[in-house]
Amino acid sequence: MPGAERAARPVGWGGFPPATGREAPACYVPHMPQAVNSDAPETASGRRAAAQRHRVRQDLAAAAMQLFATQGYEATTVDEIAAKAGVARRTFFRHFRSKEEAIFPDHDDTLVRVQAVLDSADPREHPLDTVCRGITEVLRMYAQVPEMSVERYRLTREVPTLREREIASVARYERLFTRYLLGHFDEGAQRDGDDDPLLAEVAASAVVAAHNHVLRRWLRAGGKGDVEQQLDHAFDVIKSTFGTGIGAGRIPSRATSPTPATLSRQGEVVVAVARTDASPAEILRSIEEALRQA
Amino acid sequence: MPGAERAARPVGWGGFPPATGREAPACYVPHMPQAVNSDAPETASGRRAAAQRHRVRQDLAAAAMQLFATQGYEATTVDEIAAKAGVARRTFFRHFRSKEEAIFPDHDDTLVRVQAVLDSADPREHPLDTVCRGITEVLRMYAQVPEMSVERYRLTREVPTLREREIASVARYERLFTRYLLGHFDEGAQRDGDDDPLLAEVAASAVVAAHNHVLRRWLRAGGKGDVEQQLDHAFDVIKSTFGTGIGAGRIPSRATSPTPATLSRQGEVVVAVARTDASPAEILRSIEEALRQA
DNA sequence: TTGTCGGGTGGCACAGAGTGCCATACGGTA
DNA sequence: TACCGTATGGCACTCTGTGCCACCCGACAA
Repeated sequence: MPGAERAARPVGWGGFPPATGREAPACYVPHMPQAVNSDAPETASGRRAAAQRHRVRQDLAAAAMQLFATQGYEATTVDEIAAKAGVARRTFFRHFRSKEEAIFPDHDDTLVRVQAVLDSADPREHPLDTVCRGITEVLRMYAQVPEMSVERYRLTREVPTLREREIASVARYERLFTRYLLGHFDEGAQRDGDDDPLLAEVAASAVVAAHNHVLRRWLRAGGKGDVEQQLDHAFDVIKSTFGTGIGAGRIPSRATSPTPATLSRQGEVVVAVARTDASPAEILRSIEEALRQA
Repeated sequence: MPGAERAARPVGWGGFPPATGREAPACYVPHMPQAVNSDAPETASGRRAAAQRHRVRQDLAAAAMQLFATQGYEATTVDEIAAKAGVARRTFFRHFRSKEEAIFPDHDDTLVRVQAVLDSADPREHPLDTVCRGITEVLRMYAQVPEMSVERYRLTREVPTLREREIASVARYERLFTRYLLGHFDEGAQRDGDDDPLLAEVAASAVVAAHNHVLRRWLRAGGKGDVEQQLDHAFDVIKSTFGTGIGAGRIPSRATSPTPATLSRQGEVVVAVARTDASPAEILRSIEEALRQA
């Protein structure tokens, strides 16, 4: 049984596997933000062991990054990475599932954080806005270490293996979002539910595509500027351009202004009245809102 | 002139590499549908050699598929595949870049066909419709061999490696579409060009997401029914739901009905009047249209 | 102090993917 | 018959990833 080493971890995040291609090694534990594993009483020794473990992982990731940047990805062997970090080759594979993963050490943690964002969302928030907050969490992961992100971007552009790996990672977020939207679209909508799964998938992919675009532009620019703001702007653009069907929540910029449009239905016609100081996007949004309630 | 570099194409589709993760072996040649490699005078012997080559490739793919289906992907070695196909292990890697690729033998050819669809598109066709025709080409690849597609789907669901590979393959189509849209959005639009790259990327991802959704639903249903029609319906849905900003070409179903809403701007307010027999989506669309012209 | 228990580590061995290299076979051509 | 280009077979080799076992070390109890 190949899972012998794996058998330990009783219930750790049974929901979605942290796997990104292979099974996780037994001792592999994504650095859970608040997920104290219940059976671990968080003793002083346990805490120190975790810190030590985290330190080794960081060292390995740093060594890998440095070697990849100087020698190139293919030309760097796991032995070299381990040697540079001062551990044995076998230890490397106890911290990372593969050589590729050493360059994306944060996706697993981020996936957990994004899931937490979705789980703890205010039920009154529009699901699409929740998802936007979720992908923003991903963006922050990159934005927190601009230099490393830029260097990693350079690598992913020239090493197909790494590019595919990152594409797969992002696809994991997208699946999270699709599932979330699928489970939150039914409430309070008279849409014909037959197309809801389609819309959920398309919407999730649109949000992720916006993130990808903003992120790549930021990375190409060398990691300068406020990405998060740029992402918000991208959300506004896609909402106002073809975001009338869904995404009526959180009005972006002029959130404090009163409802810019009202609606009345009389006989054969529907009449909508809107203030001209509101943007076309806002007018559309609130007309849609009114139509939805009608 | 975006078509300049594209018009050339004297040699083998220099635009995009057929690579899907590694470099292609020297002798690897995707089976170009009409791309006669100019220097190959298409002799009788050459034709027979190509046919022979294609035959070996088919045999290998069939053997791989069968072994994967019975033994599982991980448990099957390349040696076994080669043995079953009656060739040497080394020959396998002359036909496929990797073990995974043996299960997706058609993506490279399809990528070429999709590119051909884009290149030969009527310039008067809306770019989004062109892209929709492009992704339809991909769908056809699956639809032409339903049983195999269904079986492959089963495998990709349970083998993470294969799932990631397929995700990466689809991402290649998406990049094609993004580039195409980016090069065809400027013409005849008064959109602020700053957001065009964003919209191109989001639109491409939406089209691909629709394809993915329809395809998976069809696969889950066992490969029964007219997928292509379902895909067209999905296009209609996303166009009518939030497809007002772009994709104004070929209006889907009720294209013949008169404008369902009119708009007048008077002093401080905008008044929109719409027929109640029109769907909310249609009302929104035409209001937006009117707002855009105002 | 001693025993022992558990988690992290080092080192070894092994299977398998993917590649370089060279010899060989086959078909077409001079 | 000799030559040539191409596909193949086979060998050797590197590297990734995993199973297995011995070892170390801090914690805890007798």
